[in-house]
Amino acid sequence: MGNLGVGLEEEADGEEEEDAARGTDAAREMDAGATGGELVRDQVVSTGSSSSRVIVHLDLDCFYAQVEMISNPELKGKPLGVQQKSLVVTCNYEARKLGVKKLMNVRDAKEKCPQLVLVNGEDLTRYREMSYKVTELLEAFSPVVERLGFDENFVDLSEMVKKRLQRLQSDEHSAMTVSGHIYNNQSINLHDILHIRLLIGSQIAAEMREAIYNQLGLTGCAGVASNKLMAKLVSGVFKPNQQTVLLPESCQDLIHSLNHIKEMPGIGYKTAKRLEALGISSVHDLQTFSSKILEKELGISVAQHIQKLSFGEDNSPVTPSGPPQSFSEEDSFKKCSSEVEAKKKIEELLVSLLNRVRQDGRKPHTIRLIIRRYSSEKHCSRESRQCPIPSHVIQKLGKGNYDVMTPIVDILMKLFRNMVNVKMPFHLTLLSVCFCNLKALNTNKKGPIDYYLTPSLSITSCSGKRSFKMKDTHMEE
DNA sequence: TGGGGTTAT
DNA sequence: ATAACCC
Repeated sequence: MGNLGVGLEEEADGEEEEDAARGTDAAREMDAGATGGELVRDQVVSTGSSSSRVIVHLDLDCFYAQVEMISNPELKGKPLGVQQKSLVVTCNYEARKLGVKKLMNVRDAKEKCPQLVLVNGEDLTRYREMSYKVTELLEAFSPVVERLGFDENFVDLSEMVKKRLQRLQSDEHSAMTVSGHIYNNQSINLHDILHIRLLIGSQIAAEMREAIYNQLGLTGCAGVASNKLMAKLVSGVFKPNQQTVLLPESCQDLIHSLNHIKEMPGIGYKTAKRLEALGISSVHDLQTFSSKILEKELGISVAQHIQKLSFGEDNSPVTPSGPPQSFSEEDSFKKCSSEVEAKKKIEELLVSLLNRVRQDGRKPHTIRLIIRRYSSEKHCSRESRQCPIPSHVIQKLGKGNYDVMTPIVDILMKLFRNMVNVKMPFHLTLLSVCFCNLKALNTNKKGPIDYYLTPSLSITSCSGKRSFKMKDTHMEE
């Protein structure tokens, strides 16, 4: 927390040419590297014999605040908070130094820091766009990029490291150096191939951060380790705008540096509560707890998964995220208690969503309405109803000429009345609309199958299929 | 407590 | 359709 931003900003001045060259080098290398692995069902299967991976986790610094400072450079140097409703959802480091925390109430934040400048961050458009620019930049290094939220990405560097290693003579290993910090200040063993591979990973991570800064103006942290869990944990060790590599010998130290199991990614609020009820609060508690009893309490799947996590074991692959699987827009409010009011809010959400769907180009085949009902204190649970989008409506989605709003609003209001008895008093605090089940437009290149999937011919075949597998609620009149 | 996202059941 | 997880 007390760390000052060092590194990228200072390096950027003197090394611009060299960095640009590095960036293109990396991109070219990756193009060649694409033949080194086979793409099988959305999962890249490494052709290497080694099962040891090199993973990087990249985490942008206070992302929304950075985007706002790029949009309005006058905000730079001032304590800045990004506000959604009554919350400061994130803030820059100037504000953090003055005591503002993430997800702090606006009142508390202003009290702590009266000079705090607030900008509204309820419209995520610019954040989302910048977020995908970062992911795309990383994909130019290696196609295996997994997004986590808008501000984090994992990249599997194993293939890239392998290629760089092949170019090195073994006597050149002795000239290898790390980029950034080494967790625990652990000594490097240049005769240890795992160390060498992770060092190369740290150099690639530095190139990635440099490219993100030079091309997009964003700073962030990186962590390099042999799996996603440890890469994520180690990326946060030196905090703004720095990077850290974890060598295998320090893995247990890092995992035990967590003060509570809730800090373990993958152990959320619910599981942490249940574990606490079993007297498990530290990583060590979880490591040494009876597997049998844990399986009985949490189910075999969760139990085995989190107990592996407690040892720092995580064999989950870096799964390429690709384009989003859903688009949604939501709005929360104090009170919505009439159907007319709900319809207006739904229409607002829909306008933005239709723009996004049009830009994306793919067609959603399912629509969902989500509500949150007012409840005094309980854990705010949501309810949803979804249905297929009629094919004649799907057709209209791309072109702005036709009124596609009306039929979709009609569908959404039917879903609404299916959930909410409008003849009885109600009190909602959130409405959300989601488009999902996105399908690519048919390029119709060739092949007999394409014939059946052609949009103009899909009415009969689709409705036929649907009557068999209709999991969505039927919305007939 | 916001405005998003994902996967598993 | 919900519940869990992530940010």
